Amino acid sequence: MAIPVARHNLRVTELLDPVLDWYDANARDLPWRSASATPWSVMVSEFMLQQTPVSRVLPVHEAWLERWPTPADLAAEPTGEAVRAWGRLGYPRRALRLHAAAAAIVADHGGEVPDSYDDLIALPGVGDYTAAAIATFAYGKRHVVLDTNVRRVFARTLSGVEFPSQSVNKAERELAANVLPHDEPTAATWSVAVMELGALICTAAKPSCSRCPVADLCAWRAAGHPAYDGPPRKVQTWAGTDRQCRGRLLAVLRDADSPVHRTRLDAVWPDETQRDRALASLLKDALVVKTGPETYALP
DNA sequence: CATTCGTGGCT
DNA sequence: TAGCCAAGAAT
Repeated sequence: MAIPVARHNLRVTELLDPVLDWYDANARDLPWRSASATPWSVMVSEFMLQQTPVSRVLPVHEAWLERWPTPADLAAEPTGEAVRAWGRLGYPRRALRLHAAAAAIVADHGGEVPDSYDDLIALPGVGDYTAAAIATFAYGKRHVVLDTNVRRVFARTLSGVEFPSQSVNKAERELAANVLPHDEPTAATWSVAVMELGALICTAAKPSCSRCPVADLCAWRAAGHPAYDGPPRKVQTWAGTDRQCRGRLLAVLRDADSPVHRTRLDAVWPDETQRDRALASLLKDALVVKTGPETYALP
């Protein structure tokens, strides 16, 4: 293990300057990266960006911060307003968790987004990635930030394979820790720069190696771009799933300004058994409330 | 460790 | 066209 680590350290020494220079010249001007962005703005962006492309997050993030400039502003409103404002970003439970996190921040942290990883990861909807990202991007702390982009860039440049394993393992985490620059500000810039490289150049489907600042250092490229040979990557189905049904039902309630009769929900999904199951799960998740014998609404 | 949980753009 | 993919978390 000592030899690979030493080799990786050597390689990141070579990667560091080209990646930082590339980021300096090519970084997107995103609102949560602006000098005036608050920790709350960063936190909102991280929730919205979980499994959701930047282009779709941008307008919702802007409206969200205008309406709720602080955690206290959001916490003061009903959870259903968060679900409504979430719009069609997908995974609406994230809206509930963001609301719950805002309430916890008001209750336990004086209304200020905490700056420590331990306090952050204790918040609803905040896992390892999001805690590290908020601590790093909002407060400039030094943490291993492992998202899908970073994992793919390291898999290719350092490990010489097209895609990382399905879940983060210990060796991968140690590798990322070993290539993290030592001082805080450089570590933070390194993390966002590697992430940006993965998002813009070292993409999953069609990497633009010709525009990559570290193409000549990339282990995967040096090996001749060997095809992925791991276990088949999961492809989630959509048509006909409970998730599609839940989405249809919730969209009806989101677009209504008053409680909706059951018959309007019946109209958007033909299969009664599945529809009932989906509605029950939405009620269980507290994304929907029953307001009368046959009426439903956002909470 | 494997599943579940939205949505829309792109190839 | 039918996948494939996008700054994951909770269970």
